[in-house]
Amino acid sequence: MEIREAVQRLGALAHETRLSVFRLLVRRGPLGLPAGEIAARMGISPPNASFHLAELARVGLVTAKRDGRSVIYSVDFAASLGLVDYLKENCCAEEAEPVVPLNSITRRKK
Amino acid sequence: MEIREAVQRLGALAHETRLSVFRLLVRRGPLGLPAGEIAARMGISPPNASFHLAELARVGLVTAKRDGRSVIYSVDFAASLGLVDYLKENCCAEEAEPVVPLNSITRRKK
DNA sequence: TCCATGTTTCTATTATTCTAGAAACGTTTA
DNA sequence: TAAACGTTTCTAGAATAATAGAAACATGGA
Repeated sequence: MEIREAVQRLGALAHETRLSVFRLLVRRGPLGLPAGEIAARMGISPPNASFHLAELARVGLVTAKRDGRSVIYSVDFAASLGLVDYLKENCCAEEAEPVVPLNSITRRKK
Repeated sequence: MEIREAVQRLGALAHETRLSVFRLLVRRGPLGLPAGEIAARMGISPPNASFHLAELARVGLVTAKRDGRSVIYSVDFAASLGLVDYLKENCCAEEAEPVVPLNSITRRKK
C-alpha cells in the first residue's frame, strides 16, 4: 500500500463516529447494513451518516450496493487487512534496518 | 485501548508528514533522532517538524527526551503495537459475533 | 402516475488543522 | 556572561473538515 492511501484510510478511521460505524460493519460482516439503520444505531441524522459513509467508501474501506430503496454498506475486508498490514510492517518493526548516515544531512562539526 | 485513544492515534498518523516521520523513527529504533535532524531529513522547517512531533508525542506514539541542546524523539513501540492490535481486533475480525436485533431500532412494517 | 420511503446532495456555518515566519527559550561553549 | 545552536512557542492566515437542515433524487407500491 502506498503512503497516500494509508494516510487517507487512517484519516477515515480517525473520527469517532466513522470508527464506530466501521466497527459496527465489521461485526456485521459480509451482510452489511442499510444506511438508514446505521444512522439509527449511531444516533445520527441520515445526512450525517451518509456523509461519513461516503468518506469510508471513498477511501475504499467499505463498499455500497443498492438493494431496492436501501443502500447496503459493508466492510471491504481485504482493504482493511491491507491497512493493518501496512501499519504492522511500517510502524512496529523495531528491529528493521538502521537509519544510516546521520551526518550526511546535518553536518555538525564533529 | 479505548476508542478515543485509537481515534487520536489514528489521526496523528493520518498526515503524510507525520506518518513519514513516524516511519523514520520506527526504522531508527530505540536510539531515536534529534528534532533538527528529523526536520532536515524530511525537508521541512524546524517549527513545522516540532509541530508534528508534538502531535505524535501528545497522543503517545513517540516520546521526547532532552540531550544537551537536542531533543531526541523515539517511537513508543508498546503504544504503536497497541494501536495495531486495536485495529486487528476491531476492524478485521470478520467472523465475530453478529449484530443482533435488526428490527428493534428501525421498526419496519414486516 | 402519485405517494411514501430511503438516501444523498446542497448550502451555509462553525470549528479545526496546517503552514510560515518571527520571536522566545534552554543549553553549551568561549 | 555573551554568543551560538537547537528547539519550541506564538501569531496570523489559509485550507480543510464537520454539522445541521432543506432540498433533491431514486425506488417501490398503490
